[in-house]
Amino acid sequence: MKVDNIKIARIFREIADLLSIKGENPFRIRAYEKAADILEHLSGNIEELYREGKLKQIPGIGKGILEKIETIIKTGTLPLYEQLKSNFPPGLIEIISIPDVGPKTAKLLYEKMGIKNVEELEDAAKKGMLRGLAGMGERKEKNILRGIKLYRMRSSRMLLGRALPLVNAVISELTTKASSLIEKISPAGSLRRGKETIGDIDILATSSNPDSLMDAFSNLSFVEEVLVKGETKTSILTDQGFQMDLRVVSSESFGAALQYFTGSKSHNIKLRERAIRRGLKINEYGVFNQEGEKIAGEKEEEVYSILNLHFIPPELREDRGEIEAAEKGSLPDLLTEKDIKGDLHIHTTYSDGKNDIEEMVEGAIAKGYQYIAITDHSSSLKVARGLSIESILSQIKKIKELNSKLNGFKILTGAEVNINKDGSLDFPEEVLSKLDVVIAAIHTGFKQDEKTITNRVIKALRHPMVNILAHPSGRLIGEREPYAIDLNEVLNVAAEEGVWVEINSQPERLDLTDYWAMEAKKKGVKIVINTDSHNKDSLDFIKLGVVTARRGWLEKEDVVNTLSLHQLLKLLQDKKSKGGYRVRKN
DNA sequence: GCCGTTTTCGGCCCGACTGTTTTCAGTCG
Repeated sequence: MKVDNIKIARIFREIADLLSIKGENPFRIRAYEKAADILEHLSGNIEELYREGKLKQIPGIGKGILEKIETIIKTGTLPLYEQLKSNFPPGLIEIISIPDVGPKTAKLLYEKMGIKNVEELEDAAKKGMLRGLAGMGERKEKNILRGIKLYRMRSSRMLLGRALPLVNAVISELTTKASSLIEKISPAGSLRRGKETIGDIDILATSSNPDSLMDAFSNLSFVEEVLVKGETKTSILTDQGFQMDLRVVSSESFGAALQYFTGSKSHNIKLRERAIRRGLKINEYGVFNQEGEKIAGEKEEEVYSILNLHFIPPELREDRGEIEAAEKGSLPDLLTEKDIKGDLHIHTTYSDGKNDIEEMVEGAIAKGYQYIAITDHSSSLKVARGLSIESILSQIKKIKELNSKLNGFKILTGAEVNINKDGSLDFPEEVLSKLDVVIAAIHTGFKQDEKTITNRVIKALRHPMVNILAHPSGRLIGEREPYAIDLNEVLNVAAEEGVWVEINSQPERLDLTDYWAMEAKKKGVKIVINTDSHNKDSLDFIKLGVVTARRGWLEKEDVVNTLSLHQLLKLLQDKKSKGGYRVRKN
């Protein structure tokens, strides 16, 4: 039986919650939370890593956690977990996820009033039955009711692609209405690290008049409710139900604060531990020596250099080995959006796109690209108005005409060919052979079992004319789970066959994920970052794909659409001649 | 529960805000 990494992570997280309600040693709790974090982000299968003895090499997994993982793998459960669950009702875990209600309160409510779940808590708070408890008053009751309301309406995490324009709009409104109060302003938090989804939006500003700036922020047009307001921190709830925090420090602390509020938490903890070993202290105001003198803080770079570390780009700050790499000087030279020379996955009005070829070309030229590939859907995909063979042949002709009028820019012909349920491709070879770029992708049969889907995709990868595998997991963040596919196997075959694997830049896809992009790189698979645009504006989604690639530690050399048109055409030609040979051989 | 450039024991990141306090505990990020 295959034990799921996520399942074990969940057990550890529940253990952490239950131990916190029990009032256990906070550091023991942190150890379980840390273990859960590690397992959630582990790209290999936990059982294999355990058998190979690789788990105990991971910092944060010691003797105790390793034994517990072993027990779960062997028995499917864990005595400590079962015992904790028998001590506390399951609803308490839900109660501590209410804002302003933590483990101490949950324990108090349970032991003094027998409150076991959110509904009972709401009832008791409404009836004013909590104010008699130690440390509880009317305000606290009100806050708990507000917390329950927030907890219920709390939207799931926001897509990065939605958070970015939102934060830009906020910063723009704030700088317009309070320009004299702001010196510097920057997004921070997981948004700045480029995570695929964002919980709360964090903004950092410097000001010589923080009070007035906080007032201005609290009165912005989209503010529904002010949750917290102080000298350095104000939290508001937007009318869309998202939380936004503004932090304000003085300009000589801007760098330290930006580092501090960008996180991640575990990255920062590790950095501060390193500072302690060197007799230093880091907080959001600066870096301080043993005498308490501030020795750095205006610039973010200083915080790293003073710890003898190379500067770590925000996208890497997840405590996945970046601090060790920064120490050794072996950080990757991450690719940037400027390195992208073209987009190889684009739809037009021929299938389900909203703009025609000419308009997409305009958009691409405006972005400074050298090339795009037009890759409309193949014939069987009727929901996306897939092209008949006649239409694609006429599209190829049309593209040839357009190319003859273009100077210094090339439109590549192509198709996003559906991988049929049996792994065959949805266009015949005589059509595929006429195309510059063939993308293979799954759009149907999502419910097949892992072996079937994996073999189906592998069969397509083995096809000599396939250049790119698009959106390999098929996930839609928050809407659809990835289909059952063994990406390890798929990437192995992609490496063998020289098929490029896509990072699809659509906000709800970002597929491959950062972790799988990193795995692909390790296996020697080349990545292509595409937008899968169905309209001109979507070409800008490329930045989301680039951020995802950066989070996967990718460099320019790892990504094929950083190549010049000339270099790219040569690679495509190489594959074609190899493929042609193999076709003849069969 | 983890871990070691003073350590295998005794530490473990750091500070803001709130409410109920009259000096602090709880929660959060």
